[in-house]
Amino acid sequence: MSKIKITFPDKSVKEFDSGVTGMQIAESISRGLAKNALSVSVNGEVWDLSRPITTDAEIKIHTWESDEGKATYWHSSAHLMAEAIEAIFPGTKFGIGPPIENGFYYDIDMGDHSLTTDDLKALEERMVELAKRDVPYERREVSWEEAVAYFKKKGDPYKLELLEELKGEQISMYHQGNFTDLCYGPHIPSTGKIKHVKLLSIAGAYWRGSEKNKMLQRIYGITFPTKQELDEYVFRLEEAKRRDHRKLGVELELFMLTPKIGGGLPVWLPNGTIVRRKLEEFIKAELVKRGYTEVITPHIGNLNLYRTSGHYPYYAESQFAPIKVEDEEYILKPMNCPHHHQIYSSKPRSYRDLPIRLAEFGTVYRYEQSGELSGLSRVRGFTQDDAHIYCTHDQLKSELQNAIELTQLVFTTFGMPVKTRLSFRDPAKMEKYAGAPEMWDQAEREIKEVADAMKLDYVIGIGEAAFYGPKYDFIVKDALGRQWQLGTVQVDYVMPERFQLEYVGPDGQKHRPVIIHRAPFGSMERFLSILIEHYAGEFPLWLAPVQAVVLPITDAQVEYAHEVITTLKNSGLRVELDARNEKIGYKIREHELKKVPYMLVVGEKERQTRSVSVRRHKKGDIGTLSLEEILKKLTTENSVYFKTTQEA
RNA sequence: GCUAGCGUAGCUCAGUUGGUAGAGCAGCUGACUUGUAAUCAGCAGGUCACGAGUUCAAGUCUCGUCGCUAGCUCCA
Repeated sequence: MSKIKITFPDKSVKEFDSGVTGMQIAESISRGLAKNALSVSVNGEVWDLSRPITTDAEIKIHTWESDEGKATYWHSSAHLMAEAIEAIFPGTKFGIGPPIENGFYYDIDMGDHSLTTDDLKALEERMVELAKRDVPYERREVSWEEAVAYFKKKGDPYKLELLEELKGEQISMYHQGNFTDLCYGPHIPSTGKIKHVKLLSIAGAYWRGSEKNKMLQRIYGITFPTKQELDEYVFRLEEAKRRDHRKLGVELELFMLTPKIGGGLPVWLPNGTIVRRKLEEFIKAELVKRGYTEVITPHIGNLNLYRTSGHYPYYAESQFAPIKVEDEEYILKPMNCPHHHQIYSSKPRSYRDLPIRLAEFGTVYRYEQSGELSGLSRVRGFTQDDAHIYCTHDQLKSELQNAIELTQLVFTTFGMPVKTRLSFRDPAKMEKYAGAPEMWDQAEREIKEVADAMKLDYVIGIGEAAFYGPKYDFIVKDALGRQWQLGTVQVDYVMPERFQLEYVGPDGQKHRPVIIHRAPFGSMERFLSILIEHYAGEFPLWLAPVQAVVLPITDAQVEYAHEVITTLKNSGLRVELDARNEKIGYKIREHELKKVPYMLVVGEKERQTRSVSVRRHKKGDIGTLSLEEILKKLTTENSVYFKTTQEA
């Protein structure tokens, strides 16, 4: 028997007989590992533990602790759920059932039956029963014809459709208990490893992701090896709901949404307006440092502007309908770009003027599909912290770098975990994009060179580009784990052409500038939605709508309380008085719930010694400070941008 | 836009097999002048999302509309 060399993650090498399986290797290391092993990476590909390895290979054994292990576990759970569905609802047609970041789903077609939460309960119970049989997941490689024959006989049209695209390829089928599926794998050794099951929700999902296709029912679920992990997961879900910005927005009176004004048209309440203005101040100070100039443009514009840019009529369905007046048509601006381009082209520009950086907190309106609206995350009227940088080609890279650095500053200031993406075009769908392919090659190459020179850690998103150019996007998760694009930096060679933008170069000739579109926050609304959830409503002092509230014990201290407030307000602090005729405990409870950072209790002692008893939100009583001391403490804390207030 | 679920007081919720609305908190009034997370009492508050239908009778059943939520699709 021939020998093969197996290389482990620590680079150690061990010889095994050819045909050794991942499970046998795990057993050779320890019984514990063999017991916990779920799958194995063989030269970077994740395999079943039972699959023979016949060549030299680098391997890594995956347990529940690794992402690959969890993915395998959840993939197998999806198959187990499918088996339960087939047992309870015979005749169900199956689509696809992959693992996802947290759990798995399966898309199914049940004809006329709509699943209910009671069905989910029954399925959960059946899954647990089926898991207890502890039957193996078995891989079988079959011919294409054999697979087609199987699903024809079973009557699974979706599987047959998938098979159409796999013609001529090696087909693998997986089988456990009474269920067989078309599947690349891999799977865990046996069903017994699946102990705790929670089926989370039922949703509709278009077959193969196209709205032209039939909508199937999708069941989302998650499974765990221990009860404790399931409980922790359920607890985290509840935590997430507590942080939801839509809930906190109401509780803290930050913003409101009402169908009476219109879906997706948020209204900023006094508290929320303070937070938003503070963010604006923060970024405006940075813009001044970085050589931007601020402009203001109207909320509507002549439709012809958007014909020039190419947004109309191609994006007509995502714009509010034009407003007709006399012989002209106007639309609510869906972006600020064309307005800024008019400023650029309002007079001749020299290369000596460039770069020109025009910034505006520009409010735009887009007719998003009704089903897409969500709190502040996806709205129909929102304000971008927009700017357009008009520069020469020579200046492009350094300007890109500056814009990316500014955006990075935003996320580090707030300590937000962020992922970045280079968003490129989809070469298979060039009809979606403006500009020649060579131009795209150049723009994508240039933005990538900048990202690489800055040693940025990014993924590449094919098909995620704007229609006029590639982007570098900053993506953040909300409390419920959904991803949202916030900051963006975009290269644009198309609009300068379309708007005939030019500058006179040192050679006396006219040249086209390049445009960088960039928005560090992205939009104020979406950024605030994430920020509220990031802080769970407990803003750092510089952002808190009310920074401190003064609480007199009795009416006898109200006059002194006013004195304290005047002193603090004169230093620009946002302080309020709570002189209501209530016990101190009642007031404290209320302001704790409102997440006010500081409570300053003034009783007779404090009045006589001209001091305040200081209570910090979530920390409790932190002692007595003189009026001078508390003023210094608060102004100092107010003057720094905290990376995070995530304190114990 | 699509699929499913939900819609009772400002908020959180209760409302049995259909018998024409209830609690806590918030609000208002009064008493109490209070020392670090809820003082007591009283009052007021609802076209049960909206519109049809079934029924002697609908918050409860049926249909439609609107809105919200989740997911899908979309996202310049």
